[in-house]
Amino acid sequence: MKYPFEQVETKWQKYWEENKTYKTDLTDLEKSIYCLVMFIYPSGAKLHCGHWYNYGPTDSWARYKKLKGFNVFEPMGYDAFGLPAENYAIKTGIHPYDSTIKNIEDIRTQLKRMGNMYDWDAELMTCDPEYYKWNQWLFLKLYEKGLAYRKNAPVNWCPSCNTVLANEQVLGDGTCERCGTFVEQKNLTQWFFKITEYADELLEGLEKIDWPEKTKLMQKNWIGKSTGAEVEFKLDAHDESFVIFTTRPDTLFGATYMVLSPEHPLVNKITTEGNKEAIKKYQDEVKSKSEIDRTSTAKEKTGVFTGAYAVNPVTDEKIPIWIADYVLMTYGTGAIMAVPGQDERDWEFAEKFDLNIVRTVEPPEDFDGKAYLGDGPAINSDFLNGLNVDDAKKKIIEWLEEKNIGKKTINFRLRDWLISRQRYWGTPIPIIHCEHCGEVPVPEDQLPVELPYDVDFKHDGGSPLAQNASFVNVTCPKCGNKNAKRDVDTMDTFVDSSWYYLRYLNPKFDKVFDSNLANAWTPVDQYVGGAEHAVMHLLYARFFHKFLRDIGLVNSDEPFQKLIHQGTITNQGAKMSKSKNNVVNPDDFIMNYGADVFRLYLMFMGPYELGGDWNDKGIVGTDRFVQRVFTLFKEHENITKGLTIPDTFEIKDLSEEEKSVYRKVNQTVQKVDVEIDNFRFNTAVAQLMELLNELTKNLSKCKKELQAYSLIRFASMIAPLAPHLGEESWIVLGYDKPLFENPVWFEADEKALTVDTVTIAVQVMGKIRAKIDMPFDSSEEEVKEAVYKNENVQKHIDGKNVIKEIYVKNKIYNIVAK
RNA sequence: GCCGAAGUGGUGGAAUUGGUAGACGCGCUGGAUUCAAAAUCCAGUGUCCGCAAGGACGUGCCGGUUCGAGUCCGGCCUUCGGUACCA
Repeated sequence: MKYPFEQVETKWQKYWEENKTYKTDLTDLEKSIYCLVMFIYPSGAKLHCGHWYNYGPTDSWARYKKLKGFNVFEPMGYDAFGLPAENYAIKTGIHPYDSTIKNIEDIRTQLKRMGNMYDWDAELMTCDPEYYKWNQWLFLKLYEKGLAYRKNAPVNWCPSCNTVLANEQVLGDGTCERCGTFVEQKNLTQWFFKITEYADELLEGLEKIDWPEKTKLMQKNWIGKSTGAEVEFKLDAHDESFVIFTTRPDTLFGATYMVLSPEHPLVNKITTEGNKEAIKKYQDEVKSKSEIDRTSTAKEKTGVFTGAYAVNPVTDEKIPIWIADYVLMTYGTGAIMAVPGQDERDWEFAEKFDLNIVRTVEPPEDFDGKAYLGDGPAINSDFLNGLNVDDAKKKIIEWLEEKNIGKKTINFRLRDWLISRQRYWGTPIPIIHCEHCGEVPVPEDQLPVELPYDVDFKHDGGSPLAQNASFVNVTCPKCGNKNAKRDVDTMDTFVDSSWYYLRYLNPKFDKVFDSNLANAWTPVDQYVGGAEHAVMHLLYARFFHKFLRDIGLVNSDEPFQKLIHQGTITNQGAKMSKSKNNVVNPDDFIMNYGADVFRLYLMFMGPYELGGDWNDKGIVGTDRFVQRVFTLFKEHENITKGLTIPDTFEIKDLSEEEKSVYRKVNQTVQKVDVEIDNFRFNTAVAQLMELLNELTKNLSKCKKELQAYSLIRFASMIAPLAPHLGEESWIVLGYDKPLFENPVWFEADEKALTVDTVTIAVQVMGKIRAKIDMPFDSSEEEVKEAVYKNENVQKHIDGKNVIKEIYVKNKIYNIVAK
């Protein structure tokens, strides 16, 4: 009989939904596990293989925990705001709200067809006023604490998306993450969240969480903490000074010139008459250069002399001040002291423009390079001479602090999070601008500031909300001024995803989230999502969690205790995308093979964290497997009815075939447990296939009790991986109640794992010359006797002297002979 | 350039602490069943030599440590991610 997957899967999906099988009792905390998958972005496209690969195996892990008796919470929701819906609206005229709601409905249907154990009562979508109301509330809290502020800043502006992008959203080649257009710089007044306030803690916290090392390293580099000093340099001709940041204050004696960023405010002030023209020209060039040109490390250094000089505070020498685009206004103080002797970029620059080079750290004798970055004794440095780099740093900082011209400083690469977006489809910023009162927060009882439906989102730059007069014009809540205006920008959607895991716990709650539940259920035990979120989402969420802790809403430091990234499924080596026209549609496979087979195949393909290239050739293998499993169960229909199944068997009472079955069942029980727990689904499936092969061969030769014993274990183990098949098998075996309503998971019988005989490999000089079967745990003498009886072994040691023999119990006997 | 991960049969991939390389699946070959085919079942399948017993070679390349290396060490090559002058 062919496995009627369609009928079976529909039946169980209906049953689970009607009986709310997966509704989690959040008050039951005894063995609670929060298993979270990154929520779905409901763009126009349907669920693709990548979604399945993310959600299917994660659900299998959650189901495994459930069968082990844990109270598992696994929610799913919709990250519903964002640019693609709005761009789609501009193209088609379909309102983002309408298309998003429609997409969510389609996606929900598809998600349900997967048969995951989501708690649908916890479902949320971020474009719901009941959700984004709390984005606004959190914004106000951040504002209250001085962590949300507005400043005029050069921002990354995507001319195609008509919006500001966070640094994280600008790709390495200077293009927009979403549309690939080259990003420009533009000055705008923007809202920022002060994530830098938490820079140190975000760095230190990485040590406490169980995340992939690679991801932690990426965050570490992104935060980019560097310790150094700020040093004040006086100008030679003016009564002015400026401050630079350096990580190498010990090299101060080697500072032979200075470089200011072309945008540095001092540049125009200090440039001497004869150099003004050249400086102006260079500044213009830099401004018009695209980000990609400016930041290319490959290109030659450029720069212009200002004509002005600074005074090196330790040598009292006059040193020239240049401007160059390799010094960035956005990092440190926008000015550096150049030490060509110990810095490669400075060396290159000095060589090109014929500037003075002084080594202040003695390179090793065999060093033939240019700038020397390593450790060594200080030279040409007066009172620092002879000290190593660390000691010299300490001493010079003391000296600078004493003279009051410098101090120890820590700098971060991390910058504040720019959250303003000049777009429609997002959370309105809850601020009112009043000509008398300035920025006025919208009072809490007036939240949410609802996003109006009636808006011309086909704007040509600027915020679409600015076009809607009834939205914009309000009375100032503070002074009653009738000419106050709402802020017309919306928030970055990463705000939405920074705290959604807390809202899931009670999505209808009348406060931002239920703190009691949050403290009971977070940190999330297991978070699963794409590695592309390594710095943005995962850093912002950590920042939010720490802020929420500081205002007393959660009592933990980190949102996600354990993190796993699923690998990427490619097609012919390329990422699946509409533009490449290589998207594999799961629906065809679901129709032909069912959800279980498709999920099993994705898990069986290879290691979960590596992903892989899609190839549909192998899916017939998992289909055959499922067919054979079902046939096996059907052959033993109702076997458990009226039968007493023992927990263990006495091995001595079993026939050879029974022993073989008993051992394989228990080996599998042990292995599958460990493998699923560690997201190694491919080997778990392989192990179950091995068990099936064993059962096909020998189960009919076993007594009925052992048959039932084996089959109930098989059903329980296959259930997390192929849930519909698992439930069906359980019922076929004669049980009345579904497995996932009455979780069952088995422990291995340790005694069954032992073997009577082992095959020992016999090596002569490390090469295998024979394999002999020996009783388990045989002594060296016993094995030796058997080894020397072997003809082939004798042949290979004939005429040689045995120098040494090595015996590894139950594994190897190696003879070294010359 | 720098940082990270990975390179194993025709193919996707398995291999505790160094200890029988290639589990499991796909594909392929042969057989059973069938009027025939599909489906299913059984057997075989790293390469080369050999009728066989057996032997030689095999985990990207070169070298090393070891009785023994896919696994450890040194030096390369390739692919894929991340990053982009951070002073």
